[in-house]
Amino acid sequence: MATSSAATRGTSAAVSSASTAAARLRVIVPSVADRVADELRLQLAEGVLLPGTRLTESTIAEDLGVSRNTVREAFAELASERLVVRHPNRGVFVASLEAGDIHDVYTVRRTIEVSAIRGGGSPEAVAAVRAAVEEGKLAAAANDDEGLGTANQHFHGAIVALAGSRRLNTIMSQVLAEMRLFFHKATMDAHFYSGYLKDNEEICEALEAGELERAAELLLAYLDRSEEKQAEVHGE
Amino acid sequence: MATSSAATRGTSAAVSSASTAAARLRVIVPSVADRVADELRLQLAEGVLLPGTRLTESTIAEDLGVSRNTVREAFAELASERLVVRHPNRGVFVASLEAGDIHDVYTVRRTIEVSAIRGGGSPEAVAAVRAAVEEGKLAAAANDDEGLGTANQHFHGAIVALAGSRRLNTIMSQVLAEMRLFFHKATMDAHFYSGYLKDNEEICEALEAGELERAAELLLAYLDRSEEKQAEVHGE
DNA sequence: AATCGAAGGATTGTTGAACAATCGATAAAT
DNA sequence: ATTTATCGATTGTTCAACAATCCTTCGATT
Repeated sequence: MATSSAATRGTSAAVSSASTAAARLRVIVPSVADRVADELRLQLAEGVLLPGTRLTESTIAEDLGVSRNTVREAFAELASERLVVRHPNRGVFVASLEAGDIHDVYTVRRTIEVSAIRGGGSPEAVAAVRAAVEEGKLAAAANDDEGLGTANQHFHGAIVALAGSRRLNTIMSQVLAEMRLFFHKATMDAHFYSGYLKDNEEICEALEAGELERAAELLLAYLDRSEEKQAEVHGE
Repeated sequence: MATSSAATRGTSAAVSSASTAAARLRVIVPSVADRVADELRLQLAEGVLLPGTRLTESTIAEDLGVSRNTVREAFAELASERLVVRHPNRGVFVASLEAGDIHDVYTVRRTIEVSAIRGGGSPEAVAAVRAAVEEGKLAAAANDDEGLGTANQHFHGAIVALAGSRRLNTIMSQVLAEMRLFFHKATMDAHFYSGYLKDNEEICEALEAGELERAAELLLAYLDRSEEKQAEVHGE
């Protein structure tokens, strides 16, 4: 519906450069609430805001120079992504994942990623997986730990993308965002990712060779090991 | 609505022994925004609000006797569930699923449900699946089409619950909520569900017998057929 | 001294009103 | 008929206020 109107306008106004330009120039200006959410998301990912931290509406509103109501909308967005938890009448807090949550997150990942890789996917999608692997190699060569981490996330994002489902993609991004919440505890350990690199390479090769079942098994083993490590670091 | 304060006051004064009782009696009073979202969700599921319908903030605020800001928060909640779509500066509209969306939704369902049933699940979880099947039989015996539909949704919810993952459960509820958006077009056709009943029974039996792979195959075939039918009804 | 209960302060939840920005449609002009 | 200008309606955002609720501190009671 919405996209059809834009399309029809584009075709009907083939001569008039104005309307097509307007349609093309249509810069998506994120709402203020969205930008607040983005900023908070960033601070959450960077570890500036640690799990359990309380987020006071008035403070954030003042800091970012926006209204309390707008902050409120941003909170709603973040809460829907589980990055933040609302305690009624008490405020919102940075979500802190407990042992059960870690297992739960990995359950979701196993379900989606393994299923996606079993499906194979288009050549371009496979190429994206390969690209993520190479990205990781480059980061490793440059001793860029941060880059290694994001490359790893790109890798798993690309695997989910094999399924070609918009919804699965957004679900995966949200899960990855959740994971970033407790990753920086382990991210200091450089060996954490170094081992993954070889795994990714192997999985990618199996995928490229069309050995989907083997790729799936490798991925599954990888996820199990990863969960174990996380539980260790986070463990009590 | 306005008497909610009296209710909370009554509970707080009811008991003298404080903390444990308070923790247990803690009646979850949904915020006004939540109740607005609930009401809209209901109307969406019932087909009162059809896909594409525009939801004007002021109108809804007036109708439900709440503030515009509160309606706005409810919209944010519904938008995060994809039940509603925001068009910047234009308003929110009831989401209308197009052909691609239907396929996408079924992709998510195949991924999650098949994976869940392959895992088997605890005896109680399996019992819940059986319960949903029986619920469907009862509804069929009573010629209760509405009941048949909800029983079917319980069935698939129970299947996902086999995985024992909170996150997968909520993902599934959201997907089911999305499907309800375009289901009432097909819901008139009583034969739509009648065929499913036997399928559910068969899948459940395989699950109870521990023949997980067969159960998974049956479920997969079921979902494929279901998607096909939906595409047909909705199709072009 | 320890427990319990009653103010006090702070923050959230919700409302209402205001205003600029933007969109859609209608009317005017070329 | 196409373009332009105008107008009305609606959204996006802010501000200010208030009740409800929570946490803490401080007394009071036993």
